[in-house]
Amino acid sequence: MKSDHIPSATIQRLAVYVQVLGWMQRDQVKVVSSEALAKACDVNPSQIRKDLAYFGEFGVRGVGYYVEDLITSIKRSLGVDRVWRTALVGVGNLGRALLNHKEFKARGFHIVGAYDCDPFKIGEVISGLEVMCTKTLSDWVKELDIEIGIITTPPERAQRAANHLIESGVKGILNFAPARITAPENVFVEYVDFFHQLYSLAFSITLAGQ
Amino acid sequence: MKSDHIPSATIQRLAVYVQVLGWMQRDQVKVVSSEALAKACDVNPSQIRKDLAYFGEFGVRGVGYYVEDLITSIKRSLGVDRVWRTALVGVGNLGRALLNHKEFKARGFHIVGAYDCDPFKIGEVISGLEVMCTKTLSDWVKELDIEIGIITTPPERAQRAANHLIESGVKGILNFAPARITAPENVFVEYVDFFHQLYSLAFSITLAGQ
DNA sequence: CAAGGCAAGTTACTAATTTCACATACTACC
DNA sequence: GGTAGTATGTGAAATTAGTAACTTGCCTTG
Repeated sequence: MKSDHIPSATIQRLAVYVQVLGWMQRDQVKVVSSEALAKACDVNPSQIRKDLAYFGEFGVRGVGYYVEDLITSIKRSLGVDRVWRTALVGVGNLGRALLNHKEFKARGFHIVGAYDCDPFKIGEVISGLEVMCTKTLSDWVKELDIEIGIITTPPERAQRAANHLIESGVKGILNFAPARITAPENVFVEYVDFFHQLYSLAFSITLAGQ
Repeated sequence: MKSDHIPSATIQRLAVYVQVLGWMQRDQVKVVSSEALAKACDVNPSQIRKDLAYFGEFGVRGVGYYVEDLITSIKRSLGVDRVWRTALVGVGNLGRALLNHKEFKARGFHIVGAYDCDPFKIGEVISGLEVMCTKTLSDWVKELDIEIGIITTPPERAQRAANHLIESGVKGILNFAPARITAPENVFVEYVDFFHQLYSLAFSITLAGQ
């Protein structure tokens, strides 16, 4: 198939597939059918086949998918078969937790810069990384070849952090701050706010209770 | 309109509307049109009107929506116009960060119980809350009238934590652990994993670079 | 007090996503 | 080496979501 436009829902699901396939690999599973994977991911089997078809033919008819190969193929398709260099802005509670989060390195996202505008935090070393002044960000982003910025500032400073990152030529931003960010359309912004999911839960529960 | 089945995409958007309306309220904006709100939320104006129409008529024709009233109406529609009592299982880095997160209380989600199975952590007080043994969870959940469980354990202990919560009659689970959870269908599970969004970013950037 | 402007609510349409069903191709076994 | 079984890949059908166009009703102004 190898289509040009791929729905973002597909991308989200592919991320799930990779995760679930990873657990299967750890459990020594060598081959998996779309049906088995579908059950594990709680989606429709055709959905999986179609999602994969956007990128190529990864399975063997009559057999299924080789787990290891499929992981490799999906990761390559998503562009996560390499290291992404990131910088984090805003060393508060959340920022610290993320800096200490081992999973980042494990999944290929290396945090190579930590920034804050609070003079008391500058110079502090967290998880082997020295906190730098946000004003010097653009110098470092270029030098360190950073492509993704992570914003963990308070909401009122999110846009300023974003501006610094955009100015420095970052291509994507993951924003944890509860604030909308304006960015040129060649800079991709993703919002993380688990309260939206809590709202979903609250709604589902409320609805079910009637 | 007042339809019965509401798409989950609508719920997600309503959560965004509430957030953006909150900022407008702070900026002393009294009335907003679907067009203005749409611009701020980066969606289509008809989309907003349609999303709201699922729940009732909240606007005034020829005028727009009264910001304060609309916030109230959406919150009531979503079921977040009240306090939700939650319990957190897994007092690691992330668990601690969430326990210290003031926004929970601000948004009406009160964390009234913290649990861990590590004896060294039991008894510790975080943000005014004493960490309890996970095994005693079911007694407390019933006593404290907890409806939502938050899982921040390592992945291998996520299902066990979920089982404890389900057994205690929790109606919804917000799972931060990178693990799929099986639950009866009357218990709603939402997954939080910002790596999926990082994958999306990586994909978008990769695609744009070609 | 009437008429016009304006924005919500609604209906009709278009586009997209998901599901289904079948043909294809591979493996294994006889 | 052929045949049966099985699970993929795919095109078409069904469903769902999103957009645009229209109607309704409120507010303001002359």
